[in-house]
Amino acid sequence: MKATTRGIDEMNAGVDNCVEAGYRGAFPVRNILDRVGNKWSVMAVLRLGRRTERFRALLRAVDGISQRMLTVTLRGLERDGLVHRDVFDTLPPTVANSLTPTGLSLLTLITALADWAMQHEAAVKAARAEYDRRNG
Amino acid sequence: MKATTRGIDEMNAGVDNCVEAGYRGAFPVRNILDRVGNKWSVMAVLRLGRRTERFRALLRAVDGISQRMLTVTLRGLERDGLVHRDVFDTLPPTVANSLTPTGLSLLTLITALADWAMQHEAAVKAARAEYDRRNG
DNA sequence: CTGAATCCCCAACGATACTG
DNA sequence: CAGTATCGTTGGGGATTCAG
Repeated sequence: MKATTRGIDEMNAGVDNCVEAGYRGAFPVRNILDRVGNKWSVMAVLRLGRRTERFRALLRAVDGISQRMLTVTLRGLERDGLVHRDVFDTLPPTVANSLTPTGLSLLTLITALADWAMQHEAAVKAARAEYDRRNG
Repeated sequence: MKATTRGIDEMNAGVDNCVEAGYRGAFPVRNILDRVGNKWSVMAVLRLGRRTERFRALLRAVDGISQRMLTVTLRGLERDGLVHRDVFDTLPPTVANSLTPTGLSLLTLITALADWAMQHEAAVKAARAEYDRRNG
């Protein structure tokens, strides 16, 4: 097997990491979560959940992402079957990125997570401040 | 401020990273997701969702985690107000770790995510294999 | 039992420059 | 416009050791 992205391939290696908390072989859990944990994956999926978008448009939409990271992120999502790339052989090239059905189903959860984050932002911030005050 | 874990403190620094995809100031989103993306946070929350547990028990339950990482993980979760530590001044020391109400509300989403992961494990694996076959 | 401190590695990420 | 190549940084995480 060729090392597409070293770290990701590694993910397929370790079949340990279970918590047997009802999630025996939690390996797939961590596996997916690693993708969610990526700095940009969630942002990209969130954006593609609104509309199919071209590379350049995504680059502008996802504030702060570099060209390289957008490429890498999309590749990863595509590899996992979450994003579909439609390449039109025009000049200049056109690529339409959209969520697959699987990607759409994940979007629901990611959206819920994002909503949770916004709803609890204040609470978390307060907790952190409090914690930092108490300790050093 | 004391550097608990350098990276985590940094999370508080960058107030950029928004996608304006309906999530303006997606900073809190990434902020939370960084925690979810941690290798062990989810496993710990999942486990604590089942029962209050002591450090040593958690260490055994979350397969593969090191002592250091469990400490760091719990500190992070505690700082964010997701986990509550109850210290009993016994000998030897006893510490009860449990989810706070906030932690419990997150547990719901995390559980959903874990379920999603298990349900789509096959599909994702297949997608990866297919992708790797097509490309090199 | 709980946990802090040290050392070290490497995968993720970023900046930049180049190509079809 | 979309994508690749290269290189440097860095912080998450593991192993180990020491301490209360």
